[in-house]
Amino acid sequence: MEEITALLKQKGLKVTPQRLAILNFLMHTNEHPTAETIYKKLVSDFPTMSLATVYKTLEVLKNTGLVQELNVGEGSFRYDAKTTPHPHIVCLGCGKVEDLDESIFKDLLEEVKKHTDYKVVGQKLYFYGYCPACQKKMNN
Amino acid sequence: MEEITALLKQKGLKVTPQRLAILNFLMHTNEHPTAETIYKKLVSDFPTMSLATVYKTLEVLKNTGLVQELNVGEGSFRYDAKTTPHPHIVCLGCGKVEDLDESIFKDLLEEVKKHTDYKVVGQKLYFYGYCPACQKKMNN
DNA sequence: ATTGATGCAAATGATTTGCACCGTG
DNA sequence: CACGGTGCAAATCATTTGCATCAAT
Repeated sequence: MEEITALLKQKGLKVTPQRLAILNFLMHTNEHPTAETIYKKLVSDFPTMSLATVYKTLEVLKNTGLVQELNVGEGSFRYDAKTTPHPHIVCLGCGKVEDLDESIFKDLLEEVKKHTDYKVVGQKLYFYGYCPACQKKMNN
Repeated sequence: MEEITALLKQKGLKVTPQRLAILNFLMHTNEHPTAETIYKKLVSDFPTMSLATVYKTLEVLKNTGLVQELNVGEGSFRYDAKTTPHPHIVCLGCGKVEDLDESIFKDLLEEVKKHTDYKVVGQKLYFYGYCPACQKKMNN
């Protein structure tokens, strides 16, 4: 938990139990949770925590670059503590969201820069498909 | 307007003035409008049209594959009558959304398929940057 | 002691839904 | 004529905000 405390201080943020819990949770999961999901996971340990705090905290963490916000096309946002830009893949069967390796798209970025007169500063790459488990289910 | 009528019939949809207007508008714009924007553009010509109808119509058009839904990370969806999968680029200055040529990413798709055990069936690629006009504004 | 963070409840905003009426096929 | 489409208003759901209280620096 010390590294997380350090991260927050480094960004000039006050260190509170809620922030520690939220950032810690995000850094140790790969499920790309929504605010709601994070809240549900943490209320048991922090019974007074409110959903509003989760949203406010995520806003702050996003603005300081400690987490990134994903929008996979659902009604709500998901959050990811892996902040280097990397593509995601969404399972259309079970809805889970996984990471793809960043190396996959580094060439693409060059290509895009060559073909546009925009000054490109970011990107979001989402792929959709069926994970191995869901493929298996469909074949039965 | 006949081609649009034909498109709707071909999908087994009833042809109504509202549907014609919405699909026609989407097919002749490149601004990737939201439901709200579409509504505002059309109320003057169709004073009785309701926003709910726009949403319901977009739902139907999406399900029949006549339009695609974009989620650029704003609070709302945008719609695009160009239904072949292609990347989009969003201007962070003025918020406009433009198309990038599909050819840019065909290699990427192969790459992704090679590196994942998902059965890939779709993708959404968004780039973010500043359009030439906004770059100029920033330099002044 | 200050200043920013929390938590509740109320507000907002996009989208959806129920239902009576209307127009297309 | 039947059935799906429309339009209104009310409902829903994610997210945001106001504000009084509380805790970290």
